[in-house]
Amino acid sequence: MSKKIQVAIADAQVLCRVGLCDVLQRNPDVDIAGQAGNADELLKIVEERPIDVVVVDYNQPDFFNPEIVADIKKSAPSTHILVISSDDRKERIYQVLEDGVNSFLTKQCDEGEILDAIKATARGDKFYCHKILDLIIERSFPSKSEDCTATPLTPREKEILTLVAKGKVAKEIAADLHISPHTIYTHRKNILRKLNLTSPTEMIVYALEHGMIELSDRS
Amino acid sequence: MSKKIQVAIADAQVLCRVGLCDVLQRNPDVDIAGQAGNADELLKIVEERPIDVVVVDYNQPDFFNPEIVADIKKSAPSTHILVISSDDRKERIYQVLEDGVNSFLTKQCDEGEILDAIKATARGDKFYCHKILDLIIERSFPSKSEDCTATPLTPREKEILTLVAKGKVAKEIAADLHISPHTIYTHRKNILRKLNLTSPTEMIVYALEHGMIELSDRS
DNA sequence: GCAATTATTTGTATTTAGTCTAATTTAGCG
DNA sequence: CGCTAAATTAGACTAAATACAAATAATTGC
Repeated sequence: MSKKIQVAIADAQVLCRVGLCDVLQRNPDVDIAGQAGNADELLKIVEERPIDVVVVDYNQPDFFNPEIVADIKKSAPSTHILVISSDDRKERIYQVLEDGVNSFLTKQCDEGEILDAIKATARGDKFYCHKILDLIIERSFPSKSEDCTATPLTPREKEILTLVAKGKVAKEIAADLHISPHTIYTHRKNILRKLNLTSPTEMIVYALEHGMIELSDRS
Repeated sequence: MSKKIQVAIADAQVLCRVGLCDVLQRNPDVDIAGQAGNADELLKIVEERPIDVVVVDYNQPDFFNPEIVADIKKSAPSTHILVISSDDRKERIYQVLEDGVNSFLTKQCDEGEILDAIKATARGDKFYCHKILDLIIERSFPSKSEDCTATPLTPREKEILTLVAKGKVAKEIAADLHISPHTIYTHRKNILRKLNLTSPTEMIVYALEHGMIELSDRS
């Protein structure tokens, strides 16, 4: 008798939890060991009992955020993580992939992909849906793809852009990074040139659209 | 023998459709008459057979958008509409409510509310979850509520704020409005003071959150 | 290892943007 | 009519940003 795959479902929306439950149980080897509507509930579950796979949407402010991946790995290092999220911010997706999630699906995926993904993830394999694979390939072979969606910015420039977009002025950024304000000016000028922007405001919009910063709170 | 409530589920995400299916079928009077993953599929369903209630998330670009409400009413005027969406833009929510949806839930709602809502909607009644009711009340009695969500800005200040948030600098705005740049500075300063903001960045965030401007495109 | 390129950093002189203070004009209201 | 809020503006001053020029530091490709 092989032990069933112990799965924890973590999603702030009850509808998605119900949907996941329904879909996952079409695999008779899967045992839904727990459901969580927020990060605290999830961490309690993975600390209390052995979980093979956590299915989680990390992109639900106030309930789950990207740090949940590291938290799970800390609380239960042997647990595999399957993300099912509709995050559309490339940078954040890359970050989460680097943080070590095993598999990544979007919420546009169908039952078949979800069932395949849960099997692969339970085995410790990786599983990515097409949209995510496209992103990974785009990042790995930036020159191959014809579009220029990959930011041509250097790491330092991205760092500066993020801070500028957060509303900090050059002097503050300079103080933060312990460099001269002039350096900030130069970087900012280069960023504007590279991105074909004209005003700092457009930088904010750019940063927002690329997930480099976030709107703080939305009522 | 009373006829069952004929329900069509319209959501681009298969997970949500499955979840809705599961939840709705806990009411034995409900008959899932069809499921649609995009607007065309949905319209085909409501044109082909009599649907009592359409459960739809209008906020899924490329699949469903707010115009779906009017389209449904045109194709099947007697169909009641229950929105389950996680739209967070007040102005759009107000618009959809005006377009004549019967009921409005968010995706944060639980099974109980969904089941109550489907019953009420099938009867032709209205059903709004707390978040939406709060919005309606806030709009109906703007002065009554103690919070200051209603912008204390003068019309001119709103105008300036919009232009600033669009990325125009003071001089451009001044040229547009045929007034002195100093006027813009003064207005901007007053806006920041009234809204308790410190940087132009926060003005953009504020404008975005209040639907005064929109991000152009997101890939 | 060296040349070439790119990334990162800085300074000086100059220009522009923005703040502070204060004041004027306009329009609505009891 | 006097009162108040809104809208407008100027002058003096300060901070921010740019143009320009260039020095290091790190990477890449022979």
